[in-house]
Amino acid sequence: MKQDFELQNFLPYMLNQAAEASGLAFQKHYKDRYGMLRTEWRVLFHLGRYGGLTAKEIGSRARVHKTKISRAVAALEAKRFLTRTEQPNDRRHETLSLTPAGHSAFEEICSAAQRFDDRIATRFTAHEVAVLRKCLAQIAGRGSAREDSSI
Amino acid sequence: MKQDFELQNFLPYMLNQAAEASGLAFQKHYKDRYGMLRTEWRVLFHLGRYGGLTAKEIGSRARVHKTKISRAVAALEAKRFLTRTEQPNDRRHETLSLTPAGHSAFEEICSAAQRFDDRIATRFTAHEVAVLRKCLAQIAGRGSAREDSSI
DNA sequence: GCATATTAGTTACTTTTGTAACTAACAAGA
DNA sequence: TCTTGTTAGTTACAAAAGTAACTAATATGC
Repeated sequence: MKQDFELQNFLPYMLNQAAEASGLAFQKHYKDRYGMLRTEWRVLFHLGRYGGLTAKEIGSRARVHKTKISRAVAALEAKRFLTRTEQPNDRRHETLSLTPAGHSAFEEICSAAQRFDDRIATRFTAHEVAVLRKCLAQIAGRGSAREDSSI
Repeated sequence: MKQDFELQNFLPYMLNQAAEASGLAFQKHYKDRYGMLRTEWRVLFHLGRYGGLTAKEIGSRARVHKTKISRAVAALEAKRFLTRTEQPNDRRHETLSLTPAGHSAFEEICSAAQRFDDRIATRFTAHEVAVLRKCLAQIAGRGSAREDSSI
């Protein structure tokens, strides 16, 4: 009898619940405000933060599959948040970069994210937050050097 | 300029990455082995752990929307993991209970989950795990008494 | 140079999930 | 009893994500 096991204390379950709760709370900043999906916001972030990148580069940095990137890029383009420029030396690559509108959305969502993060952190001690981040990074596979091109 | 903000350190993002990594690693125990989806495993868990329940009760305990429950129950029934028995006094309710096959799957997945959880915990100190669990429970909304019937 | 392989990205198809409308059963007041 | 309302659960439709096959461009070996 496995009468002792509790889903409520199962780490993957707890992680999922916490991720869902915080993700749901944060999405108002990109979804309600700009009609973006999560992947779109992530692509926007990478372009805003690191400048012109190709879809491939974003995918490997953000660990997102190329089809999701492709769809997010198309959606962001339709919203006039980014433009594509074909590379003349290799016409398979397209460098993506944010329009002014895209950049201002990036700025605003980043500010909101920063505040959001700070607000979570205030619920805990600095030490607790440090432990939390450390554990999350470990579990996420960073720290144990796992770099697959996850789908 | 929001050049200081890093997605990698944004808690909702980290939570999501950690949840995805651990969830993906664990799903072999219910998906590969039994062809279940996550919601099915959760429904199976609640029935195995708490005995006969109605779909409604599972939904509120597990915080899962009734349509997801309905689909999971149908799938588990098709796999002969549970049976329905109509309540004679109120024919809207159906008490669900696991078949022997369902119960043995429950037992096995619970064991695997217990081992899985233990193995994550060994990567950290007991104190770190305690902090992690506390933070996750807090962020998930338990502890601040938020009980919405999330969709 | 030309067949073959590789790479970037898109499109098509399938599965899963979200949302809303629906059915059936019961409750309760006029 | 006969509306009206509520509850449990299902079904239908739409949005999103996963998977695989595809196109177009370039690289490579012969």
